[in-house]
Amino acid sequence: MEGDPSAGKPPTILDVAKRAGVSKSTVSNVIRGAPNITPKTQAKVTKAIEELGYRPNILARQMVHQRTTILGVVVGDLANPFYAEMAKLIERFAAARGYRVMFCNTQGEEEIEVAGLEGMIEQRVAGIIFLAYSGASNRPRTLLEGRVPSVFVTCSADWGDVVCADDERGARLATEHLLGLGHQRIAYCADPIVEDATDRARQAGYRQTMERAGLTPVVYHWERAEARLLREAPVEEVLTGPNRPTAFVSSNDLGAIDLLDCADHLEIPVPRRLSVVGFDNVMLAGLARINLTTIAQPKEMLARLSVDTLAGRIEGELSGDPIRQTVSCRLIVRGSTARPPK
Amino acid sequence: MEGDPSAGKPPTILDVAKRAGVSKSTVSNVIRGAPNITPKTQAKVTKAIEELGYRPNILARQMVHQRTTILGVVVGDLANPFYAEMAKLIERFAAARGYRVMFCNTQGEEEIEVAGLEGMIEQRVAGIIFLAYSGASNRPRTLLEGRVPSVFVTCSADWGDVVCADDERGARLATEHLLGLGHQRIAYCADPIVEDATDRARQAGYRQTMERAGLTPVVYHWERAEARLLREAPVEEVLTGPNRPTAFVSSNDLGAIDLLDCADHLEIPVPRRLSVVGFDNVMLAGLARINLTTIAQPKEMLARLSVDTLAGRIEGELSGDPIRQTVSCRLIVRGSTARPPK
DNA sequence: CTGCTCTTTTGGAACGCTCCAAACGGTATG
DNA sequence: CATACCGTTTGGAGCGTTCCAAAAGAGCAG
Repeated sequence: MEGDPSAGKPPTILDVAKRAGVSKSTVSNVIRGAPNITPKTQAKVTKAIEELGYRPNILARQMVHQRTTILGVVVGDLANPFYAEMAKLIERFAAARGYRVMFCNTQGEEEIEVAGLEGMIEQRVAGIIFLAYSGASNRPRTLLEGRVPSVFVTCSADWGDVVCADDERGARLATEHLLGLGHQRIAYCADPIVEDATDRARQAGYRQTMERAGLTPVVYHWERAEARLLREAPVEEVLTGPNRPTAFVSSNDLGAIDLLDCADHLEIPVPRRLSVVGFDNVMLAGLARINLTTIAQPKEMLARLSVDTLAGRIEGELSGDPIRQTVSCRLIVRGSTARPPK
Repeated sequence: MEGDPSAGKPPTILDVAKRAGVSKSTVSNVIRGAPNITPKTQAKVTKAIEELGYRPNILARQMVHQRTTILGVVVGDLANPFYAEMAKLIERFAAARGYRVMFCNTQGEEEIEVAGLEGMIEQRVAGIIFLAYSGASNRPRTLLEGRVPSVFVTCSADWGDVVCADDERGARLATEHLLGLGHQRIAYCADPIVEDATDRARQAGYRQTMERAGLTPVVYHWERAEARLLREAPVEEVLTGPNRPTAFVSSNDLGAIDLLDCADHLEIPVPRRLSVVGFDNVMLAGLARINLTTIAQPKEMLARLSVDTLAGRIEGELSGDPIRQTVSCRLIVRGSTARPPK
């Protein structure tokens, strides 16, 4: 038999139409909630859909629209708890609005970023959220601008909407906290894995504050390949040398925790001999054993705003020039900072 | 003009065909690497593709095949570093084989799991990797079996291929380590967020070992809603009561770290008064301040095997009955375990 | 009952690809 | 020189939707 619903293939819109005694267009109209449908027709169609267990074929719809309802998320390093927490929140908010989520973990490397973006474009994602953005070349921009709505959860972006914590101010708060405690030799330490726009904004906040205080900024970078190594000099030397910093502002908690670990291994007591401020307030920072002074960002709000903004662009509620939404971060003083040693 | 390549719309296979002076079928054959194509034709087509900057429309292809090249990944809790690390690895391996990855974070809740799976099926993912599997009902099974290839990174599965660490043996190693140190009152503590098949296997390993040693297993569960609370009794009571355990086997490192934190707050010295063994060997477990004795799983191998197995099923290289691949885990002794207090 | 307007329904043309059976063209064979 | 055969190319029929212009129907005034 032809129209047998249980005959292998899932029912199509035509099967529903036949069963309801209407045309496929009418079924389509009902599904999509088009206006001007008689309640009677509506009922007939709904009934047929129920009876057949019909589900619209999303792939066919995507083919017509040349667009999916998938959001691409570019993330720096999922092993960084901050990214992981954000990824989780974004996935949940997106799901609540009917979007699915596709990730690309860039490790801060531009090639991976570009390759990931190309894949996302090819898959016709509805929009992209940058949780990290290398900003290294303008490939991403030429690839996406005007084609795929993009939201940056990063202070600086070349184009697209921005939803971010005030990273610069955050770094200022961190630095001022240390200055207020009496530190002078305060260094900045950049993310172990991802150096991106966020990192740069925080670094700028640190630099400005130092310069305004008449002090010289000093910046270190973790060596990506080898853990526990700085690009500029061996970490041991940096932490124990004659002109060693008495305090560090780290670009994020993960780096700060690494720093604490190095100090522990070198038996440098924190905070008595060394103060450390992190950034992000990841769950672990609050543990008694870590007890890290840090700058907290409202993660849930960042996630919600970024999804809402992107959805707004996609659905056309939001149009016009890129908008910028900044949420403020705050200092959380814990036990990793104290007055400098005499 | 009609055939103008720079006129808005991206070129289709027809544009390429016209330019190369062949039929669209031939272009299709070249793209898909079909056999029996003259080098000359091949060259003409490739040239036209180059010149037009043509990229096949993946959505149209998906429409024909009724299948995407997206892998669904069901994850329990991205905030758990173990899941995050696995997610990251899987994303990388999948990308290397030309697959994209779509996540669903279940928090161990069956409704979210089922909803996520339905979304993935609707999106026609090519296959699904379960990093966590509730196993609560057989909805997932009826939804997926025989339709979508599935790989479980979990010892027990209702159907589909299995790639897992030997969780039961791991838990035995952990328990035996504590027994060997002289502990008798050893309790098990289940994951703060996700209770799933993995959790159950580990619990079983613990139970067996205890019973074989003539001891009574005791199992606690973290209260999901309220952090730092056990379902069975307030954590303070459990850790300080008269019959308190002298050691804990935790279903994973995240829970073990929570346990350490509770001990710290109650000023119970670890390992002198309390020993704790985790499971997973997440990055943080190795930090001097955490220094957690734990069971390590070869994460990279698990990730690689699961992607390879799934890809094998999808691409038809692998067929027949479900296969089971087990990798072994090993005990890493650090500073969170010692002989029990007298 | 006719003609007009407004609402509701409908058939058909996309969307861009894959797949298949049939057509084609060239070489070897009888 | 006709025939058979094999490797290569091709047109056309799908895949399951959406969207639009046009048809059909309903309601009302004249």
